[in-house]
Amino acid sequence: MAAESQKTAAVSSTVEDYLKVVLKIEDMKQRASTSRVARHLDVADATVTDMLRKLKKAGLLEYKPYYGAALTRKGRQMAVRILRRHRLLEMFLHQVLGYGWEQVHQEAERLEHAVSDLFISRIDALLDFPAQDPHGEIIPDARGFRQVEDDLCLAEAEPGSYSVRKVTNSDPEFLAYLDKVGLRPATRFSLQEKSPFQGPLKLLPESGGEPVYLGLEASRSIFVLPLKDRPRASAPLPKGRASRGTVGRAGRGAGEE
Amino acid sequence: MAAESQKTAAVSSTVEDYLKVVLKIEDMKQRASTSRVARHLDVADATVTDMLRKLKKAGLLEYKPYYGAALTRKGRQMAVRILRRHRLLEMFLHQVLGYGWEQVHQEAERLEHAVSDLFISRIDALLDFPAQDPHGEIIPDARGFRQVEDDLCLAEAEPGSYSVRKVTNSDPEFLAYLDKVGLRPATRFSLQEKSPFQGPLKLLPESGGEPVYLGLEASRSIFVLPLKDRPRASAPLPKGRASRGTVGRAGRGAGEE
DNA sequence: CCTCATTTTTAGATCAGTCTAATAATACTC
DNA sequence: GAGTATTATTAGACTGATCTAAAAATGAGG
Repeated sequence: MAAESQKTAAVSSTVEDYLKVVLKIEDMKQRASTSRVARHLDVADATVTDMLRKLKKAGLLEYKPYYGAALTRKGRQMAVRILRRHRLLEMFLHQVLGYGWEQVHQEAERLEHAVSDLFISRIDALLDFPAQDPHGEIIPDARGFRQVEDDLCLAEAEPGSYSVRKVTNSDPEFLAYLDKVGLRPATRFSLQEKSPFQGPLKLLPESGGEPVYLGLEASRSIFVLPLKDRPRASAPLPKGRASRGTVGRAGRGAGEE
Repeated sequence: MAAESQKTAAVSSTVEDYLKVVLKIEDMKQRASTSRVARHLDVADATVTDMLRKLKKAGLLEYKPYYGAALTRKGRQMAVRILRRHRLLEMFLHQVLGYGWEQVHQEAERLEHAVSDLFISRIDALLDFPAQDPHGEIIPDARGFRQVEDDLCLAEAEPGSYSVRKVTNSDPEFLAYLDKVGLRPATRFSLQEKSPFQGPLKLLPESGGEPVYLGLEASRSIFVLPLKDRPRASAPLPKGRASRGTVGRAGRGAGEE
């Protein structure tokens, strides 16, 4: 049961959010400066300064004034725990409650602070221990291990064959758009050409249909896997079960509220 | 301020808790006095005084100093909404995630403030619109209607045959005990005798086995349904909508949001 | 190496929710 | 109906998270 928690002293959901953001920034290989953290959280810089000092005192991160913050082992552990919760919850909402992938983020954002470890381990089992969330993001395991991935960003990719690995943007509008044009994790497509001078990319989904023109900026949040140009191989799906399948019921049909 | 729009302005989870408690007290036909509310919430009386004034100003309840509070229509509506969420969540945790009935309360207590309306309507559908929660409490419908029940408290019952209707006590220890001795919603038993002077009650579960001796105090949180002494009839279960005709549920078809 | 724009920190306030201690209103008993 | 016990309110303070405005540090260009 509670093999999950290593008795990490409970923190407020605000603190959890700060840790999550610092982790995210570090994962992007950037310096977690006061202003960067502030932008991610949409709070004033001064607020972040205070909070970073407080988190430093709590031993969750290191903090050098006028420089920035870096998670300690303990802080990282807590941040990864939230990340795991978030992604498991997203998968749960998608698979069990039939949420669209553009809807899961917002709800998980609130639930990640409210559910118990028991809840998490139950949905983990119910979903059969999924490896990825609906956006293709890897779900850290219960011990906090995270698989490494060699991220190839579409924005940096050369023309060729690819499949979508993950989409790192939670804007519902954007995701709904990608969905509409048929770009989802595991979708195979070929990158036809990249227009110069920040121009759009031309993609051709393998399933046929219209070519998709994608702005360079948008392509920055799409990560891909080069295909070994062996046309009919199997692409990596978000773990075993089918991508949009539903475990329980509650389809997407009926109106909601 | 503008005539009450159907969209109940979002309130903090603290406010939700106060409303819930006032509703609970009113349901017990008691006066929602400052100290009573304070005891239920485990906060200081002074804190409640402040809050009641604030809630009065928000139009959620009426408040007479030195007397107590009473929900307004708007306040009751919000309180019932939380109650519905709470009980649906309990049912969900029990049925879908396999929580024991002694575990559901605590988790639902946190989730009720965090989940969206979409989440609620999805689990409602997933559970096939349950009428009662794992403790036998009636789940208000989406419009806020609550079935009335003629509560017969075991503490007031005469010897005879009964089935358990609901248990209004969320203490995990207590519930685990009831579970152990086989007293759950829908359990049929006969009340053999009541010892005088606040003495214990002697119950005999119909399924056979040892008689159960229950303290008078404990019996106050158990509500029962007298059986018409037709031994092999079917008892009302806390699942499905069987129990006593809910006012059918609003359309699954058209938009809920 | 000096100046100026940018970034960060400090200072001082606010808001929600809570507390304790002191005071005031009500209710109960004789 | 007076005095006491109970209950409720006021007063003042604290904590966590936030803000704005002002001051200070950093670093880039000349």
